[in-house]
Amino acid sequence: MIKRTKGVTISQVADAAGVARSSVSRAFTRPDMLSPETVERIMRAAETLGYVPNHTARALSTGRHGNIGLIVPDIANPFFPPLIQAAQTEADRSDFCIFLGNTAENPKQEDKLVGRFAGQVEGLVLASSRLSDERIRAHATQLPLVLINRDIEGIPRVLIDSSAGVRQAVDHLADLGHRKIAYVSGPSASWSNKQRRAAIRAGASARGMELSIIPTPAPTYQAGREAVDAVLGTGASAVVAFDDLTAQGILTGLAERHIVVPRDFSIIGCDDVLGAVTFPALTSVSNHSADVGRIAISMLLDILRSRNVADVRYALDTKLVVRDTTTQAPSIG
Amino acid sequence: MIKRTKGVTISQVADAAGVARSSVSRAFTRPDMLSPETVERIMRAAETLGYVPNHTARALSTGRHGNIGLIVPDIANPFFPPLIQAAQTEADRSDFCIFLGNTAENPKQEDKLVGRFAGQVEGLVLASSRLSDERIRAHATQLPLVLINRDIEGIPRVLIDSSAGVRQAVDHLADLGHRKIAYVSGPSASWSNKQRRAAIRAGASARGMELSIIPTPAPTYQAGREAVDAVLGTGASAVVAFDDLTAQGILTGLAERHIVVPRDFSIIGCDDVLGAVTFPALTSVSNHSADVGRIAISMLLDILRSRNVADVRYALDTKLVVRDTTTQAPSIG
DNA sequence: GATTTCCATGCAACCGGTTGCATGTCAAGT
DNA sequence: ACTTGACATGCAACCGGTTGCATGGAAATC
Repeated sequence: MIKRTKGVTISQVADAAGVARSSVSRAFTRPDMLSPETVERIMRAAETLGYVPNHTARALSTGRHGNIGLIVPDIANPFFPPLIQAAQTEADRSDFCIFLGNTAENPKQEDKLVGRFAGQVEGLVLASSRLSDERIRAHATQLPLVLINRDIEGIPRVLIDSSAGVRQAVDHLADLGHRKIAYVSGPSASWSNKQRRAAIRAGASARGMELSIIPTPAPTYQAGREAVDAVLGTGASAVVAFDDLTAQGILTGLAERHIVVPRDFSIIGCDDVLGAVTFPALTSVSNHSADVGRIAISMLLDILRSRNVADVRYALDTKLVVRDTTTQAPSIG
Repeated sequence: MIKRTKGVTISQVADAAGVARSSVSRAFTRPDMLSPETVERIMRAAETLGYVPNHTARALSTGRHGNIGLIVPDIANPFFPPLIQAAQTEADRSDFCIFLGNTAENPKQEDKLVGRFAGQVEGLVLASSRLSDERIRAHATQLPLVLINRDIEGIPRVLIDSSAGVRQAVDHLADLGHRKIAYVSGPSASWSNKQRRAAIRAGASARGMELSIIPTPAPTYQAGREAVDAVLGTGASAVVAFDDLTAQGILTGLAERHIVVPRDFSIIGCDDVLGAVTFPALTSVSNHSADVGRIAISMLLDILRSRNVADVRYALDTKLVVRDTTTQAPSIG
């Protein structure tokens, strides 16, 4: 059985060191204001008593808790972990701590989480938010906000601009002789999905290809697997998926039907988070999920430091990474 | 440009409603102490002013912040997301909020994170901690702690007991005629790894099989892929991997060498988190990662409510889930 | 040696709530 | 009519820090 030690307060340290509470406080926050000997004495006393500054009390009087919140729709989606890692590392450099929230793709939960975090963080990063523009704007009046993959004017945001990469994907397929392709789409509330769909539409029409759009309920492996029949029904010889997870599902669905990739069918993912994990290795549109996390945090920290919100829109470019799931269209193979 | 509204305090509401600050406080926390009309009036005032209780201030005076921390070694490992989800859901039921920390398998980072969280959460769940027993014990004196997959006496813990499942896996392979098998192991600091290794050793020796142990630096896809040569070098016809991620890597490594699973080689994972995602679908030892998350949180909440720490050791059973990556040994096929 | 300057430290108010106790009011009890 | 009690509300201390201002002594200046 382990017994808990109750908190040592600044007063106890002050008594032990024979100084005022304010001096103890200063020893920790502005030691330059005190004589070295005093600091030394206070520190020694603090050490022996096992004093640790109370974060909550400090936050109350300074208004700064040194925390920032990061809210994502689905931790399980491989797009997010690298983003989260990078965010954490970046925050760390400035001694900020990340509080992570997971909304399970549920706007209600997201709203609740934002409210809950609002009181304990200095700022918030919303990644791929599924909230309405109005709700996001409302939250932005409460505390500094940075958005990832969501384009709302007036709110600082960092976006992965898939247009270029998706366009390359379409061109790649066109060059390989594919005439009919399909796009297995993502969540309708997703900015990325709208953007990718638009890019693929434009590309297909520019190259004179026939394009079918297959909807899915959510960007998951299962959804991809279940979309395969619909995809095959379109007569397409190649497919672009909203993300790698969906693409992976499609890969399995095809294998289950004994359709060999890439010989019989070509497939391209987006986000390039699983490229090296699938077999065959997935051709995919790169993203910079780690960069995005890092940049969003650094943007938020800048805002916190300067205390004013510029209307920044930071867009990252993408490109196609060709691996082993694309090859010439079967008909001309 | 969005402008921020600054906080409305309890005093402002009190003035507006013509009552004392304490009454406002009670209107929110113990409305039964006040007359319904007063509560009504206060609420109306609070509403129009847009008052929101300050979480930090409340936490300071009550000592309760309604947060609990959850620290995991690697969010990217598919074992954790379901656990995290379940933990979040369970915490939610009691109106607690989860702060998630990721240590990137780094004990230093874990130590730092614990210290950082300690001040802002009422209790902490450490999942698959890579810290030493001593460090964990030290932290346990600071705040209520619950461990997942770490067996330290005196600290409440919930464990996935893989012994039974791993034993079934070994028996399964033995029944299929495999005589030489390999175990691709996990992190040396991992309790789960020690436990699985012991179970497989016992099983192999009981069934008179030859067993080789292949070490890996971390439980990742890449590590699995790179372990393949070593595995093949042992002459084994089947392998059990520390976890599904590693198994997935091995699966790819084998495919790259044109070894067909399960015809030429059988493979079993652990944790059963990727079973349905790989192709062929992976035979794996089940776990209850969601249950574990839920139970750990509920245990912690009990401790917080009762204010005393019982020495609970909660072990969950496992079993083998047979899918498509295991079949009879080639020699007797 | 007297005056000014500076530096180290203490005092006390403050951050925004919560809560034990005191007070005042009104109705019930005798 | 007088006590008793229940109930609604206010007062003020407290949670554990931070910080502007005051103070006192030593060093620097003339």
